[in-house]
Amino acid sequence: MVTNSYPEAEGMDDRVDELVREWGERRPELDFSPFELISRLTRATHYVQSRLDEIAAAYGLSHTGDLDVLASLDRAGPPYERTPSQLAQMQLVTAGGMTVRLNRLQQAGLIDRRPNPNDGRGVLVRLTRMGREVIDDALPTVLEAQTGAMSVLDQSKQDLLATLLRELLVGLGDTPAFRPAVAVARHKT
Amino acid sequence: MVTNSYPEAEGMDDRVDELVREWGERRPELDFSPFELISRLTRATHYVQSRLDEIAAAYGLSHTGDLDVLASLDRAGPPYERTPSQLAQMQLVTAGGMTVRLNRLQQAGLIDRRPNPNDGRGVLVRLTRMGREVIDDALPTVLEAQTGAMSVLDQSKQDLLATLLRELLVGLGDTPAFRPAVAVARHKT
DNA sequence: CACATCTCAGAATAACTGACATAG
DNA sequence: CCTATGTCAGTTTTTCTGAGATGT
Repeated sequence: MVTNSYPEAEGMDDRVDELVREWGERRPELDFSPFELISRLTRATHYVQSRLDEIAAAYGLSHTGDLDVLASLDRAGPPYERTPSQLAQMQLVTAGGMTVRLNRLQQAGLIDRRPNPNDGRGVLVRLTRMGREVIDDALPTVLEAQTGAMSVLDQSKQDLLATLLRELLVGLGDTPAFRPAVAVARHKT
Repeated sequence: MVTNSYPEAEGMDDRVDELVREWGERRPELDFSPFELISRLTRATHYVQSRLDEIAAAYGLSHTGDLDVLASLDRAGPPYERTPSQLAQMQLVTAGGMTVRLNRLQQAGLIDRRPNPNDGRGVLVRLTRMGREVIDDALPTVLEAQTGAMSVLDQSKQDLLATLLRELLVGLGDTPAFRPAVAVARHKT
C-alpha cells in the first residue's frame, strides 16, 4: 500500500555522496566519513520530520512535537496522565519549552492539568476526551507514514539499522534513568 | 583523544527501548518498529546537532547552519564562490531562508556578494578572507567532534550504518540532480 | 511571454535561559 | 536550608510563504 518511487535504491548515490566527493578533492588529507554519516542522519531526519509535520498540521497541531505529547500521554494508558517534567525529558526539550507546548494543547482543549496529589509542587497533565479522540485517530496515520518512509529498506535492513542506531544513541548518552532494584522507603514520593 | 563514556554500548538499552516497551503494552496490535527507527534517527540527530551548535557558537555563529554555509563555500575551492540557490538546495532550506543566513554572515564579514557575471539575475556568494580563516580553523574542530560523536561504533559499523542510511535517503528522495552525459550547446549558462 | 534568481516583508513559532513562587 | 517542579518573561532566532524586481 505504501509505495516508493525508487524501488532500486540499492547502489544508487544520494546527495551526500556528492558532498563527500567534493571534500575529497578539496581536502584529501582529512577523513570525512563521520561527516558523511552525520549528514545522512541529519538529512534523513529532516525529510521524515517534514512528512510528520504535515500530518500534525492536518490535525491542527503546530508540529510533530505536539503530536508526540499526545502520544506520550496515550502511551501511559488510563488515566492518561504524566507530569510535565516526564514529558519534557522524554522529548528532549526543557521544562520551559514543554510549558509552551502544554499551554497550546490546553488552549486547544486536548489536554488539561490538575494538581499532582502526590506532590504539591507539581501538576499532572491529562488527555481530555477530545485529546484521546485526536490521538486515537492520528496514531495509525502516523505509523502508516512512518512505515512508508522506511519502506525502501526491507525488514532485515530496518532491524540492522535500528540496532546500530541504538548503539550510537547509548554512546551519545541516551540511556534510561537508573532504576535501582531495591530502595529504602522514603516520605511520600 | 576523543573518548566515550560508554565503552560497552553494545547490548545496552537506549531510551527508545523504553518507549517501544510501553507501546507494546498499550497497543499490542500495532507494529512500532518504524517508529523505533525514526525515533532513533531523530534523537541521534538532536544530540549530534547540539554538540555542533556549541562549536558554531564558539565561533560566534548562531548555529551549525551558518558553519555549513562557510564549509560549502570552502568545499567549492578557489575562488570560494557559489550562488545562493546552490547553497539553499544543498542545505535543505528555501531561498528565503538562505537569504537570511547570508545577510547575517555578510554582516559578520565572513562572506560577500557580487553580481553573477554569467547571469544578471543572480549573485555569487564568496568567502572573505576572514571567512576563510574561520572555516579553516573550524573545519578540523568540527570533524573531530563528529569523529568523537560516532566513535562508539567501530569503523565497520560506521560504514554499515552509512550504507544503510544512503539507501534510506535515496528512498526519501535525496538524489543528485540529473546530469545528462551529453547536451546541446546553449547561450551563456 | 513564461520562467528563473534573489531579496524582503510578514507571519507564525520554537526553544532556551534565568528568575520566581511553591513545596518537599 | 537546599533542591525540585512548573510557569513565565524576555530573548534570540528560524523558517516559510508570497510578492516583487530583474533578467533570461
